[in-house]
Amino acid sequence: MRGNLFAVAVDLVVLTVRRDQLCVLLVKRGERPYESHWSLPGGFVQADEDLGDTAARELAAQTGAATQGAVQGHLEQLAGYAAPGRDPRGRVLSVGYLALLPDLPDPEGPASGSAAFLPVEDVYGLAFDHDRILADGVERARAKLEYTTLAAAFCPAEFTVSDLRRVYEAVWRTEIDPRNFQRKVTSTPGFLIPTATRVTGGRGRPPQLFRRGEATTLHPPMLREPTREPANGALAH
Amino acid sequence: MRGNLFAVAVDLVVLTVRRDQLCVLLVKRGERPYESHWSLPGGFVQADEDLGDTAARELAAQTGAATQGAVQGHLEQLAGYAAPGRDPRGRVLSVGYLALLPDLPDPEGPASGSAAFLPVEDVYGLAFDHDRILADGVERARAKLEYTTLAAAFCPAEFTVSDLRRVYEAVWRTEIDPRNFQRKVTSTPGFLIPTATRVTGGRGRPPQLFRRGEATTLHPPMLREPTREPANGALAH
DNA sequence: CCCGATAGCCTCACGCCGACGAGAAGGAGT
DNA sequence: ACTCCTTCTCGTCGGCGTGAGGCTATCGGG
Repeated sequence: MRGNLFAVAVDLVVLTVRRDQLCVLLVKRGERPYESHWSLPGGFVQADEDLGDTAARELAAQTGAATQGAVQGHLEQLAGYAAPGRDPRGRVLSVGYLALLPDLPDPEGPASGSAAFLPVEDVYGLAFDHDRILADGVERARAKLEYTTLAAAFCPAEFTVSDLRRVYEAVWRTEIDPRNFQRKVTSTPGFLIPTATRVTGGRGRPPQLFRRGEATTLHPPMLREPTREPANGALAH
Repeated sequence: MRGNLFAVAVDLVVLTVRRDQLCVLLVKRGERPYESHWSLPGGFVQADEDLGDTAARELAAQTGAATQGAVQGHLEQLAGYAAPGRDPRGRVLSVGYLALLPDLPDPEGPASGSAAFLPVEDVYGLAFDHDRILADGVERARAKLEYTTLAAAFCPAEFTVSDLRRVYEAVWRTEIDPRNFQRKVTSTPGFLIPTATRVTGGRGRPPQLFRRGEATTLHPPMLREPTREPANGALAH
């Protein structure tokens, strides 16, 4: 069996919507290289671990066991990154994972001040090639909101149509007409399940509360404006 | 730097449309394990190689340099596969790549009888977890035809609308109304560029020849019927 | 010379969506 | 109590895209 040997790590793009802003979980590195730089949380794949196991383990370690048993949340693989020189310590292949979580009630996890959710707008200069991994994760999330019901993964167990709309607006950085949005999501079978309760105490008419339905895909999709996004791969570039 | 060390390989899902059938390039393994089993072509990542470099190198080696300089064709990363025990020789992480090629004029490449394009329908029992990688590649290709102009990657430099329609029908295994399809693809700006020439010699009215345009995305997308496809990832499965 | 086959253009109906009006149902201020 | 503001929810209208299908153009073949 020829070929060089790699250390294999999993790096997480943990996204949430906090105060109407799309935020990503970052950790401040305490060791070299890139000491005291922000980076994506991650870790190495252990023996007898599959990539998804490592991602779930790291996610639980970073966000606390609170989100572990919850039905909400989403975790999927992004891509592999193995450019020579991406890690000065040697040959390291990182597999990016995308996690979508509802905003955690307790602001920070067990690791005290070294981890934070920061708005993705303000994030630049991450360690290694994490800027690229983050960009890929954000783009994946934006694209998936178009044709899946994954936006609900950003919401708590029960939420309103406005909560869901603000998720779309935060992730896409657009404004959506509340009336047309309500018609779309409530008329899609299996997207939202109404609950008996209503919200009280806020301004305006009390909204209906919903839970997530069984549907995973949106047919027809909810299309955002066609943005200039280049193809991600091509021969003879 | 903790963590186990992996050998890292790239496995190719090379798809083409031959005789109105979606076909995948397979090679017959000449060594253990899985000796004389069909498998996806692939190889290990060498020193100073990025994953895409390895994929392009293996693709050129398997299909011949004929397709190398051509503008047609498409190559993109699928996902990483690293389940413990997926390779009996030890810890191997495979990165799947998806390649879309026009049907090669010369049936087979340099490696004589050990490689063949087989209809994806008939393919079962590949070596390692290549059945899974192939399924992921086919599903990716099917999904991408919906919202990109990638179907043209299956066609030669100049092709007719019917050629393009037969690509969709072969990949999706559906029938498409030729008139509505023609309206859709010819009215999408930048999808097809008409050439001066026409085809002669066939039955019926001679069709217009087109080249690929600059457009990469299809807005709005061309939707196939909503098939029951489960979500590919979720917490607390 | 007619016929079948393919290419290409056109019309019609329906459904989805953007834009927008209007009523329902709460809280806050006077 | 009344008004005003806010938000939720339902309805209306028009445009656009698409499925269904008619019609003509232009080839090869019997």
